[in-house]
Amino acid sequence: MKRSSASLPILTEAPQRAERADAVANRRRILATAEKLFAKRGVANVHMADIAKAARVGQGTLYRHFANKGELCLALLDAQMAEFQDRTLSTLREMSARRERKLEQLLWFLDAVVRFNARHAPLLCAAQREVMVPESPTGAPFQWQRLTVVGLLQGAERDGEIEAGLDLPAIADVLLAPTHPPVFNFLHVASGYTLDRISAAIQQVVRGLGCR
Amino acid sequence: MKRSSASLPILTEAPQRAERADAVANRRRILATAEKLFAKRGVANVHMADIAKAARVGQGTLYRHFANKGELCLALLDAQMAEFQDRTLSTLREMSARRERKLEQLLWFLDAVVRFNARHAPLLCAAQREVMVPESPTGAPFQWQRLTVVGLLQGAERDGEIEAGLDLPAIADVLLAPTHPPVFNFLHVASGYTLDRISAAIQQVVRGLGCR
DNA sequence: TAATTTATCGGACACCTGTCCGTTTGTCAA
DNA sequence: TTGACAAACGGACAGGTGTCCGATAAATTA
Repeated sequence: MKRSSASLPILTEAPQRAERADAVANRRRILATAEKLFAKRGVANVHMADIAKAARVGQGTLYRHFANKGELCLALLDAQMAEFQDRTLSTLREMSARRERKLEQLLWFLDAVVRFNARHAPLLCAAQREVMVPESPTGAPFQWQRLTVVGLLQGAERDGEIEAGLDLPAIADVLLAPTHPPVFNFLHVASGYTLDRISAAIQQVVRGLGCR
Repeated sequence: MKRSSASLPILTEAPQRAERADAVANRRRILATAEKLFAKRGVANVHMADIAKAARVGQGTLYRHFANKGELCLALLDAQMAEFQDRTLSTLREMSARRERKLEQLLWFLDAVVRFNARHAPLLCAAQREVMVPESPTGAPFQWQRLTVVGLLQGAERDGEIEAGLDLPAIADVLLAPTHPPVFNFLHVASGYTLDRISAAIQQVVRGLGCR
């Protein structure tokens, strides 16, 4: 069963017909219904059959639109994630224009990521498998975050803020590791860390990278 | 349904009878059967009903011994984990006796953790939920690793190897974050990092903490 | 407007995890 | 050895995720 998708047409195939109106409407209604049920009962307590029933669609229809609950949760996060991306990249551009140090930008950015993840923890938790598959059909939703961290580290290297020759892509992944949904929730919920404490610890580690 | 458990008797309860011989034998057979099936087909492809059937026990019996597949996988790792713990703590004691710097010990330790996790990735993956619940009845299997990292960081602080006043417990969790099963597998399998590269990146971050 | 094509539908079904409770059996005491 | 107790058993069953495919209906063409 193929997923509905926003992928570009492949050049060797005939042009694809626009999505049917009923499918568009069903998808919208599914998302709206899920959002309402999640708000009312919590993401983990709402099952896919509940959503299908409440949205008045069949299970096959629900799964045709969303491969699994995680994908549905990511779809629910689409707007917030796009807005978060725009806002943070815009802020980083302003910080650059003000000639703020790259490491300061990085510190700000990682703090913003921690707070975004905390605000959306239930959905991110439900979506954790999808989040962690970079080659998934929906693309890795957080790949831009990694690219941003790599870019800032490269800038910091260029500006002499950190030592040259480090493996910056891998370091970026190490720094982002605590923000991954399962680990983040382990730290925040199970281990009882406050957001500030998680963020501060990551910042202490980042500051350690700086040349002194 | 209560789990069989090696927990100490609670003082307010009557002394508990030893586990029945048939239960002991069943538990052993379940573990041996699971290990064989996992080796043959891969952890993810073997289901609990498969194990029960092959071990010639009922599903109720299987779940009486192990709350879920994760707990069964952790039980399979018991011997290796105990041995890994003994060996690494012993090596760290030797390094201390040789007056090796605490950060060097930490680097060695984190590398050992990465390699242990890689070697046991399928079981750890299946057990990820159990691994990440510090208050679980089986105790957090990797709590000793965290305590070790905290201890080494405190030693490094005391010896002036790292700056004073950092939040060492939280930093320990940040440093260990990339070794958590889901993140580790994301880096190793999905992102294609080699073990050496993951380990080296963590080490670069740790070195950054050092005073220069 | 009717016929054709095919995207999309939905609900019966498969599969896996995990539960429940009547039955069996290991262990101990008499 | 027998009886009592309760630990342990197992398989029918429940519940949730996800699949499958014949039926329906949106969209296009004649």
